[in-house]
Formats: sequence, structure tokens, C-alpha cells
Amino acid sequence: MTRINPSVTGAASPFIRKLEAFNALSDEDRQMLARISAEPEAVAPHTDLACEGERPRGVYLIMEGMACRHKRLHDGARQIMAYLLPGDLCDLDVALLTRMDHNITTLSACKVVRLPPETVTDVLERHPAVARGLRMSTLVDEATLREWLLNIGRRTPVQRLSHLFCELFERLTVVACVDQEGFALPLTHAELADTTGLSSVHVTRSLQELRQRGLIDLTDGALRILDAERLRTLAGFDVNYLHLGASAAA
Amino acid sequence: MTRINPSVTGAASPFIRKLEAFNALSDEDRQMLARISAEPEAVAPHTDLACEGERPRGVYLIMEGMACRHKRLHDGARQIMAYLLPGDLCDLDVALLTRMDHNITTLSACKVVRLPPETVTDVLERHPAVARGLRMSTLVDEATLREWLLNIGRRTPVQRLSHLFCELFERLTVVACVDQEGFALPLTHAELADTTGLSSVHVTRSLQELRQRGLIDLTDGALRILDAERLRTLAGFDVNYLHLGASAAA
DNA sequence: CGAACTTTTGATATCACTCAAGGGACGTGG
DNA sequence: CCACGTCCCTTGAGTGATATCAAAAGTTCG
Repeated sequence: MTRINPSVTGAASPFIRKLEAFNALSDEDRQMLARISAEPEAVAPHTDLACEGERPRGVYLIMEGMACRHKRLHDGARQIMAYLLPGDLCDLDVALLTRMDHNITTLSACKVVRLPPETVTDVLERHPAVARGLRMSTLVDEATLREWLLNIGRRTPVQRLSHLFCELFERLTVVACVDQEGFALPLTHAELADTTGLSSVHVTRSLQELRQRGLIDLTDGALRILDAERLRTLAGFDVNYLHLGASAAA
Repeated sequence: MTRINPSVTGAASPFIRKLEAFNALSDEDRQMLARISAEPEAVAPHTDLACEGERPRGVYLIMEGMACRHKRLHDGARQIMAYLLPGDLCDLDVALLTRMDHNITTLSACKVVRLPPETVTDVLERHPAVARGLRMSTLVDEATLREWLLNIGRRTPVQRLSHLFCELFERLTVVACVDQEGFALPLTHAELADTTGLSSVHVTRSLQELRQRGLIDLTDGALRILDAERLRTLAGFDVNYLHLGASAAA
């Protein structure tokens, strides 16, 4: 489940992998990125990294585990609005805002780096290739949010879950967090429900349907996709919105 | 709050008004903005400005009317993912991408400026106050998308419409498109349905309920909010996510 | 071993969709 | 000026999907 990290700066960190999916980096870029993400902090599951109403405390870089953005209604209902996976940087320009408008919370145990705003500014100014990757990454975050809106607004429950799984598979593959066993999915049905706009009971039933159709195997917090092609068709999944390897370099 | 701009260029354009809601601008900034948006092009209703799959053709600035981002499923179902209102700039960094992942289409007759990517780069480099406003504006677009996800995922149909109306009221107020008559809402029930994840029949019924409760008056394409306080309470509307006048200047 | 949490299953209720038909507004062409 | 078509809104009826409620079984952890 938890990936073994073979060497200090040897295997590329998820952050570097992700940026390289968008844009070629120089050795110097990679070294700089390895340096700023060298000492991640361990964070327990279900810990808030940032809370609605607070002033943002910096920019978070997820190195391991899974976190989410979410927001609550007064009656306690919750909506998860993004998953933050290894290699994801949250809120590049967040320092411009005075108060968070949503929460960021770990879902599983995580390793996280908090970058001070000055570091971010510095990277943006001095490392154009990295800056470009970070900007693209932000565009993809927005495209993902739009796809989630389509998912919840116009797809059936089974399709919503299927689509989510297709997306996670693609995103986790980029950062080398998928193997023959599939990938870690440390989420309860209630969390999947808060992601897809369903009730947790209905998530249970929809997952059963996906299992019965032979599309997925979800056991012990690991998801294996058994028939990717059929799952994609069912979900109406088109990978384009993730813009992988789609740098617009002339 | 809204500054009356008596200057030579006449009433401030919505674009300038919007940026000034985030950040003070110099006279020179304003002149530059007035210059680049001086000759908007008239676009008929229901015209595509950009289509999924195409290479982006530049950055659009809405000067008048209403447009939207949307995406379709294979079965024809549609989800509208954002409204573009006067003063809105779409896709600041879009030149980084090779293909659009959604469509941009006018809803009403519009006046639009298409800015070439070079102009945008130039503005970002030479006008820091404007650049800052544009970056904040992008953050707010993302926050709005998150709020829409919460809206569709966890609110009732009546709340979804109420929340949408509260949001439009705030955003249109910033750009001085609201008066005692309320504001123009040139949308069919089908379009409201595609926005809120409902069927058009159910939009009709939900609007009836809002009318019967004395909260809104929607006639002839104009929406007047009759009891803003009760509408906000019903919707669970918290304006914070729009980050108006919330520049983080130290 | 017990407590808390999660998943599963069944039963029921309700909300929102679909289908269908009628009426109004608008525009066009005879 | 009227006839007609089209589009949109409205309303009614019926159905189906998904929520809710409730309880049992499984899991994890101290």
C-alpha cells in the first residue's frame, strides 16, 4: 500500500514526476525541487491543514497519502471538492487571499511539505520551466473541478464512482502510485458519498454493482480496476481534461 | 464602495470595475485597460467562442451580456460549469494548453474582446497591480466552481436556484449591472436546469416556489430579488467565497 | 473483550424525473 | 392582418431512483 521510497533523491519524487508529465525539467530544476521538498512532515489522518475563515498559512505540497478540499453546510452535510494526491501542490497563488473559503484535510496519513510564500515566489521567478508546469497544473485542477461538476450534475451514481476511479487511476499512474495490485483508496463509503453527492448507503449499493459487473475489486483499502476499457466506457471517461503530456510548446 | 469614475473614458468598463473590487489601480493601469478593451465585437446569442478539442484561440473578455462554460455527455446531457459576466476574463493562462477541454458559448447577445496571448503576457509583466487582480480573479473563479459543486452536490433544488441568484446578484453588482429593476437573467429554464443539475420541469416548479414565498420576481428575463435576507438564509449563501474587496495587501 | 466505526442489507418514503398535453409569446410568410 | 410554426413555460399524472431509517454483521483498535 504505502510505497517504498528507494533512495533519498534517487527515484523522482511525486512532485517532480507530476511536473515532468507537463513539461521537461532541467537537472537544476529537479535538484531545486528535491531540495525544497526534502523534509516532509508526517500528518495524521483526518487532520486539518487549513480551515475555512483562516488566513492561509502557506502552500502545501503532498508527498504521500491523500488529502481533500471540502466544505460543509450548516446542517453538517459535506461536499468534497478535490482530492490532493502525491505530487499535488495546493493553492499556488493563495497568498493573495486573506481567508480560506474551504477546508483542506488529510484523508489518510500523509507526508506534507509546507512551503512559505517567498519560496513559491522565488521558484516562479527563477525557474520558468517549473513555473510553467505549476501554472499548467493549476489549469488542470480547474478542469478537474469542472469535470467533477459534470460528474455530479449529469451522471448516474454508478457512473460517478466509475469516473472518479478512472481519474484517480490516471493521476496516480503519473506519480507512480499504481502497481499490479491497483492503488490505495483509503476512503470510507461516507467519504465517497461526500465526493459524489450521494448517500453512503447508495455508495455501497453502487460499488456492489461495479463489483458484480466485474469492473473493479475494492478490498482492504486497495482498488484494482479489472476492466479499464469497460469502466471508461461506462463512466464516459475522456482523459483529455487532465492534459497529460500536452504541453503547448510550439 | 463602487467608485464613480468621472474620467475621460466615460463610465468605467466592467473589466476595470471588477479588477478594482480586488485591488486599487493607477490611472495608467486604467488607461491601458480601457485601451485594450476599446473595440469589443458583437456576438449573437448561442454562438460558440471556443469548442472542446480545439486549440485555444486567445483569451476572451466579456464586456456585455452573458456567456457560459459547458460540457456535454454523449447522450446530449449538458452541464454548465460557469457563467461569464461583464468584466470576466476567461482563461488567463489558457495559452499553455493545446486543446480546450470544454466549450465557451454565449447565452445572450454579447460584446466581447479577444485578447491575443502576447497582450496578456505583456499586461502580466508590465502592470503588477493588474496582474495581481487577474490572479485573484482566477482564484475566485476556482472558488466559485467549488461553491457550485457544493450547490449541486448537497443543496436542494430550491436552494440551488436561490444560491445561484444570490451569487449573480453579488457579481453583477460589482460591475454595476444591477439597478432597482434587479438584473437581466436571459436564461431559459432548460439553461438553469443545466446549471443546477435539475430537469427543466423541476426548475419551473422550484421557481414557482420561490415566487410564492415572495422571494423573487422573475419576469421578462429580469430577476428582482424581493427579500435578499431571506433568500440568502434559505440558500445558505455566504459571500466570502467571492473574496470581494479582500485584497491581502499587508 | 468491548467500544466505536464501517459495511451491508432490508423496508419504506419521497423527491425529482419522464412523459404528455395545453397555452402563451414571438416571428415569419402568405 | 391572420395563419402557422417554433420555442418556451406550465401543469398534471405516473414512475422510478435515491434518500432515509433501522438493524445486523463485520472490522479495528485499545
